[in-house]
Amino acid sequence: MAFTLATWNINSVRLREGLVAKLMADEGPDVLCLQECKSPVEKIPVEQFQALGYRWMVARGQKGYNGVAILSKLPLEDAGDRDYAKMGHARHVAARLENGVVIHNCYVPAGGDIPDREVNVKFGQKLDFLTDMRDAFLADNPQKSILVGDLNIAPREDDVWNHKALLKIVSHTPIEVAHLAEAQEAGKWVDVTRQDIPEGRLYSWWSYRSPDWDAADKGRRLDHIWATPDISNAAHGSRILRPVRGWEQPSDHVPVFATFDL
Amino acid sequence: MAFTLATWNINSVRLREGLVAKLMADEGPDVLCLQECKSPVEKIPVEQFQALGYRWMVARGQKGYNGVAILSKLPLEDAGDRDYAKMGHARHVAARLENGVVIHNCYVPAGGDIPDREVNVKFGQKLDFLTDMRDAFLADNPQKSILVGDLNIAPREDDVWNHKALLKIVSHTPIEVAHLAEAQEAGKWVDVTRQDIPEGRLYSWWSYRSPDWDAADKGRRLDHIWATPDISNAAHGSRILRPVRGWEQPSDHVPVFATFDL
DNA sequence: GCGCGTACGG
DNA sequence: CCGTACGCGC
Repeated sequence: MAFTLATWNINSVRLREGLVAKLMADEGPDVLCLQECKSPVEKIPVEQFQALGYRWMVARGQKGYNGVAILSKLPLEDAGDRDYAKMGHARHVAARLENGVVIHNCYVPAGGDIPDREVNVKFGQKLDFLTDMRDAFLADNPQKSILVGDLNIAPREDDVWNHKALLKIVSHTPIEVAHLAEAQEAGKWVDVTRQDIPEGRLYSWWSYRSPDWDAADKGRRLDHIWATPDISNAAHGSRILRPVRGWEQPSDHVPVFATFDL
Repeated sequence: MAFTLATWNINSVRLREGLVAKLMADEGPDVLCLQECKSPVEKIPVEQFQALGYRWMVARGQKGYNGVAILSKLPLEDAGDRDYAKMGHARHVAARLENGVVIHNCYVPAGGDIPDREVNVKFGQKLDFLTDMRDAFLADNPQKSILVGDLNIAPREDDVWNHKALLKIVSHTPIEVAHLAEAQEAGKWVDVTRQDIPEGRLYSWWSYRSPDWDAADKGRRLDHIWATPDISNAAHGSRILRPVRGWEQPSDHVPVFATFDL
């Protein structure tokens, strides 16, 4: 049994219902994980998604901020959520497929502008979120699991348009990268995208503030697909759908895909 | 020399730049008077209008509220503005054509919900605005003049969808109608639209709150074209462009047209 | 209902 | 730059 999975920070699922539907129609991933839905669960426009075959949804939401949803053509079971860093935000939800695979959908805090927890509370919360993730994975020892989402960190030099320039910019500072690595190691997570595409620059996000995003290409790879070692060999076909950034009224993130043969 | 003139409450000239351009392209009035531009003058998107032949503009603006503009294919000279009721709002501007005709473009305050100046300051300001207009016309004795705009009053029984029901609704109360009549009489203004179309219901506005505006048809004639008696005989061809209310993302008002043979 | 402003988060 | 929320004006 093979299934294709995608993760996409949609930046308002209600405003971009049409774009979600277009991705479903054009690409048809079996499972689509969304972040930044910015909607209470009951106001997510599920009808059109169901009509396109996405009959299952597991989601957590709040008014105006955050919010994560897993939409699926395959049967899903709610596998709970975690309030990493105890902020009371809707930033994580998990679901289990019938084959037992657990999918974690995460939206790591952006962390504000200044990479210093002494002067910027948000940066501290981001690091704490990652530390709590690490501790959960150490306690859990996750198996047959996939973790996706907007992790708001570009870990590698070739995950950003300019490594040196971004070393002091939140999302690419060494302390964030180290915290992310600790969480990754704690769960023995394999970076599926980089397993498939080990070389070369990869971006999944381009700021709205850069007017000519395509030519300037000041991107970062903030959106990730990870898998535990027991299933990481089954992963292949990783893709980042750059053209989606050029759709009408786009999200600043594009979808990241992987396929699992299980 | 004949010219066609239109008045339209556009409810944000920047958001509806495309609709203004469409009206210019489709109907091509020589002079187009806009109200509720909701823009400082320097931020009105004149470029597209100029490309369509509207090389002259006389306008008054403010940030976010009110704002009036006269766009013209014919040469215009700024003829000043008046701060009726001394609110400091951009609700009036005048311009002079080369033939000497003066065009007054007015946006009378809406007046709030409760038609009682004791409990509702806005209603008092609306009445004061009309009184100040009256006094100015008494002092001026306007000649060869046209007055257009969103006067926010539907004076006649057949200017509203339900006369009896609206007698207590701001825009159709007897005291407003009397104040408007006093201003009209003071300048000896002729209601050009009703000179041309003396019978039958005429509406230029349908509330956004009425979902099926076309079927329900709960309209009011709030937008007017008046002329002084020395040129009112030259007026003809009055039209109210109801279909404009059905355009994409429309204003709640539609354009009112008249032609003057001078 | 649908514009605007301001604020806040990204 | 682009979303949200809230308040205001119409």
